[in-house]
This record gives sequence, C-alpha cells and structure tokens, in this order.
Amino acid sequence: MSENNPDSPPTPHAATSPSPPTEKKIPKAVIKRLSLYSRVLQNLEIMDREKVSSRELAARLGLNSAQVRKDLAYFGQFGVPGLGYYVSDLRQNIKRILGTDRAIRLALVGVGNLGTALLSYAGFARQGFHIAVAFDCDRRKIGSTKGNVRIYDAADLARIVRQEEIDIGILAVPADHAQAVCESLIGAGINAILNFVPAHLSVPDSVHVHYVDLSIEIESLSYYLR
Amino acid sequence: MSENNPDSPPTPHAATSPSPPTEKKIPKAVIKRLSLYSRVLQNLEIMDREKVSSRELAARLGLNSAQVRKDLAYFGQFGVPGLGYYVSDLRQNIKRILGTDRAIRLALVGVGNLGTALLSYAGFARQGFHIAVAFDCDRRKIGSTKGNVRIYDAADLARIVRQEEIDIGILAVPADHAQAVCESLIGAGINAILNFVPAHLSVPDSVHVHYVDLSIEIESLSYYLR
DNA sequence: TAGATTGTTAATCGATTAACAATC
DNA sequence: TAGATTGTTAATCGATTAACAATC
Repeated sequence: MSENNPDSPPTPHAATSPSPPTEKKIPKAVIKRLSLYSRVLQNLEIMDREKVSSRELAARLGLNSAQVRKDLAYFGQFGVPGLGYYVSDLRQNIKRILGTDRAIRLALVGVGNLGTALLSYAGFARQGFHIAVAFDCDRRKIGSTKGNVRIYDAADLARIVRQEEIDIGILAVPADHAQAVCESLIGAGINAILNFVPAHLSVPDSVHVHYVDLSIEIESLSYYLR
Repeated sequence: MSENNPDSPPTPHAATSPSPPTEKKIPKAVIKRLSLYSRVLQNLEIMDREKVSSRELAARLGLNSAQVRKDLAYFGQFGVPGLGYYVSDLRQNIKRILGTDRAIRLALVGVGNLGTALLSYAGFARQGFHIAVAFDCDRRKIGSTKGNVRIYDAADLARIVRQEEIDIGILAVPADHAQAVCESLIGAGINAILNFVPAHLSVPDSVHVHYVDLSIEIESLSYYLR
C-alpha cells in the first residue's frame, strides 16, 4: 500500500487493474474479526446455545455491538431483528465466507529452530489447518520427516507446491533468504503468506502477507512497563 | 477500550484517573513501528551506514516517509534538516524510549506444547529478552528445568514474579485457565502480557495485552486465497 | 549558496460508534 | 401487541498522507 505517494514514483503497474470492479472493499480488520466471531460461535455451539445477539458477541470479544453488526452486514443478512443470530447458522456462514469450510493446506519453508516448533505444534490440525509439506535446503534434513511431515529440497518448491495444492506458505527461513523464498512461493501461485521472518517483504498487492514477530511484540510491550 | 459505549454501562472505575494529564496520547501503532525502525537501524548500523533519511527508512518498511517523521517527532527532535537521522544516535534514542536499553525479564506461564517451544526458541535471547522463570501446575514438571529455565509451581506465581522482578508475562495455558492466570499476573504487578491463548482477556485499561493467535491469522489468510 | 530533508500543519482518508427506523 | 434486536445511515473519532516553511 505504499504506491502513489511522493516517496515512490507512481508505478506503471501493467498487471494491476486500474480499480477492481469489486462492489465494496472489505477492510482487513473486518476479516480478522470474522475469525474471532467464528471462534466465539464455536464455543457457544459447544455450550448448546441456539441464539446470540450482537451485544453478547461484542461483549465476549471486548468490541462494540454496532461493529459486530456492521462487520456481518458486509456479507449479507444473517440476523433476525428482535432475536439475534442463530449460532450454528452464523458460524457456518462465516466459515464459508472465510473459506475454512474445508481443510487448508500449508507449506512450511525453513525447518530450523522455529520451523521445527511449528511442525510439532498441535494447535493447527485441530482447526483444520494441515502442514502438508516442508522445505529446507540443508542436505541432512531433506528427505527426512518431522512431526509426520516430509521435508523436501527447497529447489523443488514450485513443483511440489503446485502438486500438493498448497493454499498458504509459512516462511521461517533466515532473514537474508526471505525475499527470495517469498518470490518462489508467489511464483508457485501462492498468494497468502504467514511470515515469521523479521524482515519486510516486497510483494504485489494481490499477495497477502501476515507478519508474526515476537521480538517486535515484546519490544512494543516493554514501552508500557510501569 | 470498550468503556463508555451503550453496550457496557459506564463503569465507575474508582482506580482509573478521569483523564491522565499526559501531554499527548501516543497511538499503539506508533510504538509498534518504533520497534520496526529500531530493527532497520540495527541493520543499517551493521552495514556501517552513518545517516539515513525518513524516505529510506520508510521505503525499507513499506511505509510513508511523513509517517516516519511524525512517529519520531512524538518523542523529540532526532533529525537534522537537510541531512536526515544519525543511525546509531536514533537507534539508541528509540531503545531508550522503548525501554529496551536493558534486558527485559519474562515469565512463561504454561509449559505445554507451545510453552516448551517458546522455551527452546533462541530468537528471544538475541534481542535481550530473557525468559527468567516458567510456571506450570503439573507436579511432574514443577521443579525441573527446560531450556535452562526452572519451572515453578503456578501457586507461587505472585511471590516469584515479584522476587525475580519480571517485566512481562507470557500466557500459554489452556483457554479455561487464561483469565484466572492473567489476573494472578496482574495481581503480582505485571502490566504487560503476551497472550498465546485463544481467548479474550478482560483486563484494566492500565494493563497491555498483545494477542498472538496463529489459527486466527491462518483463518484470516484463507479469505484471500485465489 | 543551492539542494536536501526535517518537523509540523492542514487535508484526506478510513474505521468506529451512536442512533434509529424497520422488523420479528 | 410490547419488547428486543437487527441493518444501516449519519456523526465522530483517529490515523495517514500531502504540502511546505524552517533549517542545515
């Protein structure tokens, strides 16, 4: 989103459409909250709750009820005036909107310290996220498996990512490889990346990157001590 | 920040001052970017760069240069018109502002799957973040050490957190314990928490919580597939 | 000095919240 | 029906960006 400012000259983006004919652009923050609603709804379902109001949904997440209603209204009319939302119904709708009504296939690139931890982290599978393959460029790791996941040569990334129909790439390589690996992933058709590398990635607008950086988070938190 | 809306009745917060006599409130996003600047400056220092402009700093992070200048200007005048910023000088200033010019002491609560991964994650130490102690309530873990960190009984949390002068708490317990543990930490004087638990925490305004939730991130990313 | 870049103000943009008619 | 809660518009709030005088 740094295009067309006085810092970078107006880019003659051949690839980018002048203005996508989308009805209304949905803020990223809305999508993130959708996932939060989904989780709360899952809990409510376990508690056998049939209905829920925007007010309660908001309270359970520390949000404003108008925001909840507005977020949901981006995607259709899911509620019943005077009653609220039907828990299971709304949950299914949200999962469909997010595309998590099927298993999501992940590829991990970089099986170092952090990568290994991610492979053994059970939390993913429970939510329907499946690390299908891993990549590294260390001879000693290639061909082996870790946490039931086979480790392939990073040189074969593009081919295997296509073959295995990977949805999302997880980046956990050394910082100086991040941009290159990122480009390989994009070249292989990936346009959603979870980036654990403490480095800024340059990607086309069509590619979505989420940064996870614990050091930055801790550093930010230290500002608030005492 | 959910106070004073029609959802929650105006809370008669005895403890909260009506409006802190702070000069200007600094947005959380600014603090987060400060940490990013700090990292880029570290890299520039390694490259033996003496000076840097807001333009370059911005470009390296995909931001706007006016934003960089404005962020820094919250805290003083660090730049030289016509020249830019002195790399080492600015970096030191930012570290001082963030409070990371000394080692930060962390306490991990919950030594399960994820907690163990965090203990063995080397990335922290490098940045001056030190997990000083860990807590669990499993008899078999209490008293042992993992990754050089001693695991204490969660029942002794308050006492040890004070004794060890912990700055930040890391929450990695089962979801149904999160709120209670969070309150113990706050009771022990902690007001900065890194929360890995997929649950909303209710905390006073004075306490800062950062949520790290990989499942939510992946779920959000799946929205953008194709 | 001329050129460059800061710090800062004003303009723009986007997101959150309040309010309320419509509706069950 | 009366009470409750939605969907949505308008008002508010906050954050980003452009522009430029001041300054090295």
